[in-house]
Amino acid sequence: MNKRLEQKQKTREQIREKARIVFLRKGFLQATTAEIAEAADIAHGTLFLHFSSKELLIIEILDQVLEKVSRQIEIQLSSSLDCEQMLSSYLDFLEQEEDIFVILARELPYYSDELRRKIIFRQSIIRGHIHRVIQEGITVGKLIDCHPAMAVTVFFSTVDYFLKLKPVFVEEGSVIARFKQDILEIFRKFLQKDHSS
Amino acid sequence: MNKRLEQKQKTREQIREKARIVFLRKGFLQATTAEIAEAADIAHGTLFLHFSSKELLIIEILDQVLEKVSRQIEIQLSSSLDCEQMLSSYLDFLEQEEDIFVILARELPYYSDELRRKIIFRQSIIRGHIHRVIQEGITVGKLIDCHPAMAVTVFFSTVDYFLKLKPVFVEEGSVIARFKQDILEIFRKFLQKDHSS
DNA sequence: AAACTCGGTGACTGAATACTCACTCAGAAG
DNA sequence: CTTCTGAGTGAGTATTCAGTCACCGAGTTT
Repeated sequence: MNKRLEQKQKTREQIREKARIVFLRKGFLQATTAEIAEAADIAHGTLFLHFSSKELLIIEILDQVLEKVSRQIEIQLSSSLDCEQMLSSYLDFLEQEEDIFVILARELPYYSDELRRKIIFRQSIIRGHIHRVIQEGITVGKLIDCHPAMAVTVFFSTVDYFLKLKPVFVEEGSVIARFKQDILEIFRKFLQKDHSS
Repeated sequence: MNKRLEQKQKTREQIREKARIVFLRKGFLQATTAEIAEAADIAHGTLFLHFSSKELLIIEILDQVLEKVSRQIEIQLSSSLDCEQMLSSYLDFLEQEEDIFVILARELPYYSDELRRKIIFRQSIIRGHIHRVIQEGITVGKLIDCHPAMAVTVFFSTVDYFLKLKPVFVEEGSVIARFKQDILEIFRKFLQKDHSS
């Protein structure tokens, strides 16, 4: 009975799977629909039967990827207790998924409003965790009395900069791994109250 | 006498002038050679008699713009004595030339190696000034004992982030003007040794 | 088994866009 | 005045895309 429907869903899933791979390798803007269709072993036109535009395909895949990434990162961050440990966890996670974050750092300004909003919304959840821990640090007097939101922005900006210009900083391998200790050290010095050491 | 040569130079200058305007309005990557030709009131093909590729035209215009910008900023910075004053001057200057810096913040990862190197080289001169002042501040004990190069990177990253995502932060007007005080405040708190106030 | 349905096909379209080239004609040269 | 030169022209080429459509044929219904 459902041979047709089954095949249809299988095709759609195949597109999703291959699109994810192609998008993560070439970036959402650079990847072409023809390339994705070829990878999924379907005709170019078939792709548009399942996703009426490239934009919608990007939204679906990006949502899926962000969802997974956010969930994992939430788990890591919620088990971190102090600020430095949390920043360290966050950087570990970025390193693990560096390819996608490099793409986002570069392409974000060129996405449609909808896409940008989705990404920034996801990020704001992560920011919330770090914000909270900084606020606590300030309250108990361990961290300097600064505006936590701004401190978080500065941290994210720095990471973003290394991701965006990755090829300038490293020839190969992870740029986050390379600069993790430097980033952690400067923020430790920036944020911690005690400079007596 | 040389009416022909004169006209040729005039045309070349016209291309340069209009290209600068179009590039600064649409960005170097978005602007098209056809559009520039139309603005300069010449045939599309004529542009390629004067500049053998779009890349070369970009390099010439960008060099010209960066040259001017760097010179002005050098003047401003060399008259600044302390760190905060220098950062403030730098932000003032960015605000004044914000359009071009927004373009560079977004497009930098997509430029050819040559273009990127030119831009980063110019920036490194500016970084040098700030680096020097931070180093001095540390030596005399006014600033915390951090790695100055990393501090400079964090500062530039932050500014770059606001520029890159300008439309997220402000609907219209200057994003630097809007966040100048916040940026200066956080870096004051980050860098200054005395947190007693 | 005939008629119908609909997922899939891939050649095609049209819009951009960088770049080329055969040709023109104003102005220089003799 | 005649011939030559070369800056300028703009139609044309080549390429790259996202997106469309007339058609096919396997599977479903009658």
